Amino acid sequence: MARDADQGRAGSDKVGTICRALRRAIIEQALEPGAKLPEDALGERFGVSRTIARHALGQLAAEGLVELRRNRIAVVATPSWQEARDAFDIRIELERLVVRQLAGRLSRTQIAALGAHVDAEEAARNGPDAVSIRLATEFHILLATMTESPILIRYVSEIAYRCCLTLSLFSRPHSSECAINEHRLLIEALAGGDVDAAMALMHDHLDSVAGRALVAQAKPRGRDIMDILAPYAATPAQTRRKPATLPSARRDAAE
Amino acid sequence: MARDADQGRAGSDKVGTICRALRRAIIEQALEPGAKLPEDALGERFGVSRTIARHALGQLAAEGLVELRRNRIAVVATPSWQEARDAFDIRIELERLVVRQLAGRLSRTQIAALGAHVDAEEAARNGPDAVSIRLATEFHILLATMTESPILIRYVSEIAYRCCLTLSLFSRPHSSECAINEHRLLIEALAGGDVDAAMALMHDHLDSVAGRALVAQAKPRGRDIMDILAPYAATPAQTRRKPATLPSARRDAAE
DNA sequence: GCGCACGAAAGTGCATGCAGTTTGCGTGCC
DNA sequence: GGCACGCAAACTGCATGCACTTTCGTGCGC
Repeated sequence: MARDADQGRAGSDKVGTICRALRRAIIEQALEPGAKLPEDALGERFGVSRTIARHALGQLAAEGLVELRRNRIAVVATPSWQEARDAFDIRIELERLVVRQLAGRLSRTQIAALGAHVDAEEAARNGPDAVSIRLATEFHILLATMTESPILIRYVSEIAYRCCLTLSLFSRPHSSECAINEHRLLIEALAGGDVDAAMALMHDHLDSVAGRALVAQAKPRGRDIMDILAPYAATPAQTRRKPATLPSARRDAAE
Repeated sequence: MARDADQGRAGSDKVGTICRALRRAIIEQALEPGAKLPEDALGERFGVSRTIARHALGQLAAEGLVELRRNRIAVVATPSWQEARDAFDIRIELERLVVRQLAGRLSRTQIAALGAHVDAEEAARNGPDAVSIRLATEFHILLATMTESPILIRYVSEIAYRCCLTLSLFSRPHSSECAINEHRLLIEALAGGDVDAAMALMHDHLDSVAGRALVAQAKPRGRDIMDILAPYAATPAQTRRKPATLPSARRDAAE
């Protein structure tokens, strides 16, 4: 599978292994946003030294799945609502590009592979949410992989994982049935070679996924305590954090 | 500005410093693609241990500026022509998004800042190519920064640096004057709030930059020997690398 | 009883050291 | 003279150890 450095990111294998494991744990919500990731614990768990665990955390931080603060324990990233929205916006553009490159150029084998994946999603529909979310995400990554463009693959994977993370944060029920159907329609359009239709389909699909998840900024569940308290803290002292509940206000201040 | 972890990527400062230094050295072509980056040398040069240098290399590898091969000296990345093309395609989409978010929403201060930057580009026009390339790249990053979306900023920066790297690989003369003018036009459209015009302008601008650079796959200067030799190696042994010069054939092997 | 300060425990930041791998050079053989 | 083998230098892969920072619990003063 190409050179391992591509997906695993770091050249080494041990680091790559840990990255993959953590990524998966994060997107399956085994590790919730905010969960602590001490270096020693990770090292011990994976049978490596802190050095390696540290390196892996660095990589994941670069991907935005982990937050690294100096002298503090690393934690699973807790994207803000606005970041989630931004991530989806970017994702839409990237995946439209994927679809544009793929429409009408998929081999029979590839189409079959996509179909099989959606079947797997279907099968997992009644299973735990985490798994079906992961499968849905992996469908998009599978699609990206078929472009064979390493850069595009990496970006789509990364942003998809991030979106996956925010999904686990904001959307609870996660209605997957429509998403699965949208996946099928998309495959059809891709196989048929209708570029415009496929791009539109992808756009709408992701938009509605985002929409279902990010409805009106839902309640910020386990979010940062400072954000949660922001509306209550009417004190002039100001919470010294992002204005939070003001979705678009931040785009202005000349900084 | 913002938390340092954003731009510097790694939480630490030392690592971030080295990353920034190397990034700059790379995009200014002080370090040409293929240049070796031994850990000890880096460590010694920056007054840190190999551990830190190694970490920095890991980050840069994640950004695609450095290639990390197991047990081998890290080298500055040497993107293939196809990768360059892919990078620009992605970049176009991302920057269109930037422009879409920015058009008509820039403060007077911001517009002035952009103008000042272009002035700087103008001033550097007769200087070394490396500097004007860097300034042109930084114009786009400055633009991205104004979206205040950390994710978008990161992605645009990354891809812009990568494109910058390929520019240094493929395009020698680098005619900057038209690019500068395009920057001015873009600012105008942004200030005027004409979203569509601005997006189109950005699209054309990047497309023509890519076009000027990647004309007909130029000669792959210092490229990977395996790729260069691929067309000559008609042996059935197959070079075990991507078929190279066949742009779209390379997509298939079920892996 | 409450708040504050001090100290231990936990954790990160980083350098160094050792083992394994690759590279390059010199020697011997053809 | 050229080629192959082998050894030594160079470099990476990784763990461990020490110093510093943060955190949290405890006891003292009020």
